[in-house]
Amino acid sequence: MPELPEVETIRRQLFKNIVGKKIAEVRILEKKQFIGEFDDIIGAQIVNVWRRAKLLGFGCDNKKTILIHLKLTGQLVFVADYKNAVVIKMPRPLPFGSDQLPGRTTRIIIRFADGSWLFFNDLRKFGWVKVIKSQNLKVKNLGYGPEPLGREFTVEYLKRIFSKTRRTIKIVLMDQKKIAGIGNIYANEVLFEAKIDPRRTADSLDNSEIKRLCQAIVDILKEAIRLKGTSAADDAYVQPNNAAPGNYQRRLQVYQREGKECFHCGGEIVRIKQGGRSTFFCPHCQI
DNA sequence: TGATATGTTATCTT
DNA sequence: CAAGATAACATATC
Repeated sequence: MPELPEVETIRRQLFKNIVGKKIAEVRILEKKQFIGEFDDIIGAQIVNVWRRAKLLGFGCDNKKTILIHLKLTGQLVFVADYKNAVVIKMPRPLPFGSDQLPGRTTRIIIRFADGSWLFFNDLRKFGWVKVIKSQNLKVKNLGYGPEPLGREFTVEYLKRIFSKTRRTIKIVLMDQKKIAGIGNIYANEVLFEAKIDPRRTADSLDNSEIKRLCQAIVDILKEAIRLKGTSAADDAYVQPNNAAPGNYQRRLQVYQREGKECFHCGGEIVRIKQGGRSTFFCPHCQI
């Protein structure tokens, strides 16, 4: 699923590919996934591509911003040289049989003035593209907690928020209002790295455990970005510039490894439910 | 056929 | 009233 490392990979590749380009046309194939006036961005030039938590923003030169949330199955694929043909073949098949663009799951298409294209695919239609006035961004601050790779993210900050809640640590890690960008994959992975049982309440962690967890979050997110994200089983995530999967799935220690051997102790990885979502962990290693 | 997958938000419960 | 828990969203796969 697109979490912080996947969305950051998308941001970096799109930044290289679309900054400076002028939007020539917007094709909306699924009305409810486009919010705002598409007319507002026709002729606009992209001047920036930024990320906050799992949200992407394209700053435009006309004081409008295009916000994109991929939710569970959203994909962005950039195509540099697609000459008005109806379909093209991608170098490798995209998940869910969308190996053509536009495909069965294509919802919104942006054509740039230089003839390049950006395809927004989304099997389950939870994601969206929204056009807003850029000034409205500053007012709201988007309601997210600190970026884990930013300056405000410290052991002291974690101590403060953890001490105030009796929710389980796994649930708190995924709370975007507390920490921005961690989803189910990386919540599971960082808890394994820090050797903490996901069922523990956040306020039960001692100082050395919080320190380990803080370090694990930073280390794992950095490594996942370096490897261009995780394309897990049944995951729609691909890199936008070549539609290739990420590489961090090879590093996964617990996520989607139910019944398999723990790489550390050889014990069995188990799966439980927390907040209606799967949690994977090693009961022997994670205390 | 019914359980399962997940990010976010609205709504319900404690 | 706030914190926390859960349903809803859409759709495919096993």
